[in-house]
Amino acid sequence: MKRYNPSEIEPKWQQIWEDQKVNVVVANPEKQKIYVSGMFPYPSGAGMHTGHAFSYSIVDAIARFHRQHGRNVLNPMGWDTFGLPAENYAIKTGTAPAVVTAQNIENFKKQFKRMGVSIDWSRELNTSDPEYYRWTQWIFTKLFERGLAYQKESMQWWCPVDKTVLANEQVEGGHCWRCGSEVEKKSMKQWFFRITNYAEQLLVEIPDLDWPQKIKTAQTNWIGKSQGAEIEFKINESEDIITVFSTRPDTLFGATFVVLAPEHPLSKQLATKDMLDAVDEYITKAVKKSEIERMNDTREKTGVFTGSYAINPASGQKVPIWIADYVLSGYGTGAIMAVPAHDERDFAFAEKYNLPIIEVIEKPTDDTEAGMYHGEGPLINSDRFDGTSSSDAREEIVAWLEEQGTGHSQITYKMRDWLISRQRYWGAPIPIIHCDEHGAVAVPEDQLPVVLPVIEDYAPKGDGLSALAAASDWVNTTCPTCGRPAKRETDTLDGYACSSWYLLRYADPKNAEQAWDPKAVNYWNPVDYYVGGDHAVAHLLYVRFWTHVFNEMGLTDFKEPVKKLIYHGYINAEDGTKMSKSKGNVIDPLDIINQGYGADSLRTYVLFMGPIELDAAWSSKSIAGVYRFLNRVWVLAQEYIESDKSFMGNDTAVTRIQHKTIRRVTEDFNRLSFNTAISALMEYTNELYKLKVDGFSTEVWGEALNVLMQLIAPFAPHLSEELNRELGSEILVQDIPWPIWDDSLIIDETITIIVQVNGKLRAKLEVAKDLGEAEIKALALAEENVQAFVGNKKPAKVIYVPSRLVNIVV
RNA sequence: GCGCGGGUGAUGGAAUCGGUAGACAUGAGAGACUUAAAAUCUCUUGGCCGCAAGGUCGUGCGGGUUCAAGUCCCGCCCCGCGCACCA
Repeated sequence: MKRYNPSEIEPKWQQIWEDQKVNVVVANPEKQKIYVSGMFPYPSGAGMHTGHAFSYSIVDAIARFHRQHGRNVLNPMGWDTFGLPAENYAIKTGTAPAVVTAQNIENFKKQFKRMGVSIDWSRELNTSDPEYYRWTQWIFTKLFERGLAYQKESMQWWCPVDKTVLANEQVEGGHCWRCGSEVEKKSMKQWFFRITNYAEQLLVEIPDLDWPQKIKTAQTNWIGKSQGAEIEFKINESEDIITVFSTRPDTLFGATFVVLAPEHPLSKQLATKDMLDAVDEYITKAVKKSEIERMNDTREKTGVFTGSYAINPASGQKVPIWIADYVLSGYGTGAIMAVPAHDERDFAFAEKYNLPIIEVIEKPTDDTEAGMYHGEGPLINSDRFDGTSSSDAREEIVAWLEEQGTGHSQITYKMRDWLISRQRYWGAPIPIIHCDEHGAVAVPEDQLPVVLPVIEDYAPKGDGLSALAAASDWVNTTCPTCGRPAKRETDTLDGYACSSWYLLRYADPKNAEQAWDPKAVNYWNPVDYYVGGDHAVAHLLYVRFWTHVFNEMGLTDFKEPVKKLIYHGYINAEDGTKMSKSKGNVIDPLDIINQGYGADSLRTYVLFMGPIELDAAWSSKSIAGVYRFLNRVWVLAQEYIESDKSFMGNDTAVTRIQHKTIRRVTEDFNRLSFNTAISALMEYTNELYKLKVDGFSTEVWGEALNVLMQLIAPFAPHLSEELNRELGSEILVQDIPWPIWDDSLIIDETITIIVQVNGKLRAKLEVAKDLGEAEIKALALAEENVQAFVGNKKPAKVIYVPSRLVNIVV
């Protein structure tokens, strides 16, 4: 008998698939399309890791499943190539990033092909290819035209090691997401995308997305919408006002002081003569104190009194104005009304500085805790609003303020604009030319792409400019508007810009006339299944943002780029900890394949480990078990092929388990429950092993095995293809329609009825499938073990669940 | 602190609609084959009592609803992830 040898059959079929271009697809409006993609990888020098193997096993299983259903399946691949590792390598070695990138891509591609993934390589794209980033730049100019890209001087996160600015999303707990070093704040002129204009529409679409709840929640929190009010406090003995933002205008009568952020424009000017020094000192210290400290602080409140007072517009009371760094300048108006009786932070501050505390909401009597109460209740000490419930008062007080012209309701979002400037070489140049007369001018479409020049030294000089600034030939150019000498922008685009539209480019990857043909994109997109385990907010929010803009521009007829998001877990090392080189516990998927397990075992194993959304620990024992399973499938087929197919056994049993399995695998697939689909295939195989001892009958067993090859193909395509051929099929598995089941063939002649007494299992009944209720109940009661519990008591009730169970209540 | 997940055998997990808890796999044990081992095949495998039939307990803890609860409700505990002085 031929032995199962993955290292022989897998490369063979990979070659055949490639030669026959079986995965190359063209748009065809007559055919139902399915677009499935993983989040494209950054091709690092280290090559493919288990995370890639996991992601693309999911992608490929889905792709093959739908192809077997006759659908037009787009499964593309590309490379997210801009980024710091290639640049840092270039700085160290002088090798151009493009050269290293090309090598890494080649390596990745080879590895992916060895996985047997069914990718349409004719659509391969690479974000650092000028033919690609030309259109990234074009999109930038379109956003610029629409006022959605703008430049602003601002304090920004700055990574002192990578010498670059970082977006909020790239700062993780005060550290750089790439190199882990502590970040600082630095004031620079930076480019932004005005994503905040889209806060509301990005938010309203979230509930309708077929995405995991945790991602939707993360995005909702990130956008951070709050309904509240802006309220004006007149500054005492002055015409000036301070506008504060509050989500609790109902507590206005309890506002006993006002707090400004240290960065607030009024902070300094409100300091009275005798407080000036103290205020100055506090502001300087607070601004210098890194935000990290402010975040990691023990939350000990600090602040300084300005010496000035404001008038509470509701109570008319004179309240002191303080400056404190617990108020953030970037949110709301950078100023708050402090209500210490009903806000924890204000309470702590008031306690520390002995500021007055006035309760304006009645605490429930069962709340015996001393101090601050932030719940709801009737108002007190609130003049005409006394007795009004706090929730009603929120609206009524704002309405009253509006009448007086001292306030209005206001919605605020936590989300900030997207910072896109990077002071690095290895990114798409921002297509802007700075002209003394015309300011920032977009590079016209016919002059795109602005190609990255090849330079000598890739290292940034630490002056806040990219290494491009030193390429004077490139920097010095002429203004597209007036033709006079002008300078190119030397910042490059955040890599997230490049990855915000690649899912559209896949639909029309070779288009040299436009970023994409809307016809192609409207056929293939949005993506039906998008698979990944990273970027809960950043990428997945930016992609949505750009697609909303494209929709507005008429470039797509949909707003949301991704229908179903599959967010899978991590594969950890065997000891349950994260894989890491330093711990030496890294599993290399290529090693697993080359050890002899093969790609099929690897792919089947990662999907069998557990539900895809869960983290899992690698188990070398378990993958051996999966290999054993595939081997059993192999042996079963070989034995049939070599047998004389005489038969003495139970054809009905074979057919029944076959149809049952088709149904289980299909239904499990539809809910993306791969681990149970694979276990159903294992049971099927185990069952056939038991049935084969009676011998093989040609027709029934041939079909049973063909079905097995069909069902196993999304997981173990090579094994499936090889055995399919050996079983006599002339065509490829993906061209054979997915088997369908017949419910009537699944039903057994007999069914098992569970018999309970008072809800406890006492007997099982094997009865004919069409036996009536009365007969079943009678049989149940007659059971010896049932009698032992019922005795001569009369059953109070007998519950019958058709074909399932009888419960006798005594 | 807030939000979102989750807690089931020795282990990964299954139980899709409230109806046999523990599928499948790993590990462990026994047997067959073998000079032997590996591989392969077969069987057993939640705890406790029992020769067995069977009983009894059992899905983080405490209550509840129901003929029936891993599943629904209330209150707690623990773990993971995300956000975190956002007024």
